[in-house]
Amino acid sequence: MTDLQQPGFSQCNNATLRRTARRLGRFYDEALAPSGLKGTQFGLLFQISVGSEPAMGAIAEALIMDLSALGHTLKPLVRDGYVETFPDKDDRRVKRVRLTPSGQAKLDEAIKLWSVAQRQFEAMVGAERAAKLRATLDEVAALNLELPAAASSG
Amino acid sequence: MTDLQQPGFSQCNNATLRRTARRLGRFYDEALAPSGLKGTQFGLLFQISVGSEPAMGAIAEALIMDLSALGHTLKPLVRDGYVETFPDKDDRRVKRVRLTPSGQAKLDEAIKLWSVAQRQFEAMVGAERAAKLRATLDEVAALNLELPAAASSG
DNA sequence: CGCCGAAAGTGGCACATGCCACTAATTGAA
DNA sequence: TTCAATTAGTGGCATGTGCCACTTTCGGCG
Repeated sequence: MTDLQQPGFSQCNNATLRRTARRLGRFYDEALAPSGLKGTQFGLLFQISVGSEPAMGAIAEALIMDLSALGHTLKPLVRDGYVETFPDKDDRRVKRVRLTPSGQAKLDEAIKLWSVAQRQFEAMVGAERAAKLRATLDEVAALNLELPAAASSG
Repeated sequence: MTDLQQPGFSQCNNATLRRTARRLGRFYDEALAPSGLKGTQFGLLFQISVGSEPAMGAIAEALIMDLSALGHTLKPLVRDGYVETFPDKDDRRVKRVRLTPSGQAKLDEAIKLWSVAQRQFEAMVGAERAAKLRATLDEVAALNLELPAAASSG
């Protein structure tokens, strides 16, 4: 047996997922490189663009991302002028986010690059299977996962 | 066609994958928390344990991880005494890695915690489906993804 | 043997993420 | 109205990941 990462190097669902995410992330990043955006930034810009000046909390929830992590991730995009924030009219705690014209243009540019990677991926995997995989992943992401209450002492 | 976000908030395979990875990562991290290890560290320790004093390059390849990223990820584990490195006997460029007794003990401890999360996940998704999902993810990770050579100038 | 190019790691830099402690603004109740 | 609890974000800290520029070794050639 030639060791190495046998079929399914690990039974761990989490490890397998992360491993594939690294692989795919590099591929999409490579495709997006000419735009200067990373895959994560592209996804974030896209999410903002489809929302109606979403609040940070709403974005974080949609992306299943920690709110503070979102704040950090947003910084480079604000710095580069792709995104701007402003306080909600009725609740000053709420910070809303929108694309700047420059950000919209950058997103349009990135979408073209993204499409190449997306098509390539679907050509390899099959659009049908890719859709099914995304559906499964969305389903998993929506699970109400909870650790069994550790029966303390009982 | 109005759809767009919600159901499958994005058509992007990469974004969907990362999103689910964040979700699952938090779940496994929560389960592993008592051990002080993160899901990534657990996966790394495990990978090292199943290898024969693997070289860094071999680990990076198995995990589809950038070699320098692996180096960074390894640091906390070395610092905490779970892992140690040593030069290969025949090739001084190669750095090999192994668990320390403390690291093996920590891994054993973590495996118990991991099992809880793993079982819980499989109970929700179904062991069969989970296995199929991992197989699909492994398959995707193994794809020889390449951007179509941008036909520059005619 | 001496040189060149490939291979394996390292370090620095930037961004991705999460948790925790803290601040500010709101809401609900006495 | 006033104060406790809640909600939305921020900042700091630690780790995860990748890319790039280097440095050290190896291996192959002339």
